[in-house]
Amino acid sequence: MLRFVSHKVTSRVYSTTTRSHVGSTASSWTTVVSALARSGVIDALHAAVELLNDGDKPDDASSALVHLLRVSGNHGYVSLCRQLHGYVVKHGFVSETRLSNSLMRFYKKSDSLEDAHKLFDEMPEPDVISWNSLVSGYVQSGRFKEGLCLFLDLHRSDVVPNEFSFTAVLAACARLKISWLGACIHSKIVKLGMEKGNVVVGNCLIDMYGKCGSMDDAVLVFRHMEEKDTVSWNAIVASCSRNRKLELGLWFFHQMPNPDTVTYNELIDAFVKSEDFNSAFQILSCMPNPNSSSWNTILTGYVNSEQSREATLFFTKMHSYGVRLDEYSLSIVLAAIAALVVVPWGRVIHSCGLKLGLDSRVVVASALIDMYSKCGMLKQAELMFWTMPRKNLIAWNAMIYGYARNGDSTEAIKLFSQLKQERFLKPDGITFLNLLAVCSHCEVPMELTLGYFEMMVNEYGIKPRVEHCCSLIRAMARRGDIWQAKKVIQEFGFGFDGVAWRALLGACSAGKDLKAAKAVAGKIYVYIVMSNLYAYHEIWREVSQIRKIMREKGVEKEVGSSWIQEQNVAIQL
DNA sequence: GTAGGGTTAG
Repeated sequence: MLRFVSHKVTSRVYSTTTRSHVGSTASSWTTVVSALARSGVIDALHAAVELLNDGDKPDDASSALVHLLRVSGNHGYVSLCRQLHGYVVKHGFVSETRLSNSLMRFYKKSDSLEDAHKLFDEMPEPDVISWNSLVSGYVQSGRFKEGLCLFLDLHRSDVVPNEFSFTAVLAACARLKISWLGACIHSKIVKLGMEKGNVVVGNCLIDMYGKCGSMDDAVLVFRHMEEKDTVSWNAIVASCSRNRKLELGLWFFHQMPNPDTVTYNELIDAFVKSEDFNSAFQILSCMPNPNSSSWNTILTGYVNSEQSREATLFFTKMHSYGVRLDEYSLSIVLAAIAALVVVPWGRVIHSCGLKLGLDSRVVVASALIDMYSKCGMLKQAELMFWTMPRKNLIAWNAMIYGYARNGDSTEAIKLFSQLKQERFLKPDGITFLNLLAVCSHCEVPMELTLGYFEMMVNEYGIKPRVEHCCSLIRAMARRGDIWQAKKVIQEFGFGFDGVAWRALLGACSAGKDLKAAKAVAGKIYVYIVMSNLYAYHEIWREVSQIRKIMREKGVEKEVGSSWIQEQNVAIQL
């Protein structure tokens, strides 16, 4: 027995007038389906549920059910959709690929990717659309590695990939900056002759190359495209500006036929990143349709350049100009407030979030956790965390960070163990950074600290970044193991990274170990700082000169490893 | 009227 309850009062009123109309003619599926396609959706759904309950099977069952699922899904009738799934199973329609695909669409849209995947696994014959749907589901929810792995599975299956298959996976390569795989996929696309005919594929390629730092390849793809749309232009402008070629980006921008809000927002972002706020303002005031993002980009710029006070002032300005505040506006300004440690302002934004109905959004809730814990209000942070309806990794990380920041290693470690029990979440590099940070600041046994580091590398396949090593170095140096810490730097190939040496030097000075500090500083520090400075100014000749001196003096040894090997580890193929 | 899958800003 299917039950359909439409909670909307307005639709009830509406249905009293039109129900009889549909009801009198809705004895057939044809009428219901055409009503679903046009208007009077609620009544059509009622009529359809009645028909199904009467045992009236539609002639073309899968078509009718696909329609039903699409409409009830779009209108947020989650319960009805789940019941329809039950109906599909009960009446043996699961082998209908189109029907299962549309069920997958519903689960994806209602953030139940796991259910979509389960359905996919149960399909006897998933087609290319089923595969694409799942791959894009993972990519769209930020689970890029899983998306990539699934794409590789598709490649090994009998199903032939099409244009749609490549777009989502290129987006994943872009976000993970795996240009070698992106380039492989590019050559596959060329081989299949899909490069020229499809604008979206071209757009994805431009974006992928741009995000992977290969601006020249992005330009090449752009120039060879037969047809270009606004997204193509936006992608090439962004590729240039992201790769420190703002001039070229602006040149493309001036050639562009119809710049839109995204284009202008890209430019604002580029100016803000080069801390040219005046140019950013100029664009904001001259652009045709500024939206929340346009303002948020400048707000983010202030926070990222550590101008938190300016950020809060700018936020006030947004408010007074009547800019629609969205979840990002709130989370960014909360970051600024957290840096300034002004609890009353944080509370104001919290109530602002409640009023706008944005407080349970993951970005806002995590920002609130972060703000409260940075202000030392751990109890408030905990309350936020445990009352969140859906907790993603960002929220967990924020809470672990909260404990870490307040020096509560016991709670941080306890929460980390709880995170490990979560079925659909996996700790990432940030989680371990927070965990290692708490280990380096508190009296956590060295064996445990090292255990976490090894767990990160071996169990979760996360490549240690220099920040992880810094925490490890600090933890070792706290115990006076300067030379072991030095070994860590060399072992992980951070010998050329000033940050690692600075961490060690800092640890030496904190431990008042003058002898060790002198040894570290005198031998290496100057070289590193100079090398980084030259690299920053792109004076590569000097960089290599310094590195040569370092090698000759036996100060450091360059660690060589295959780039492809590294990337393979990075995506856990 | 042919349903189910794709790209860009934070």
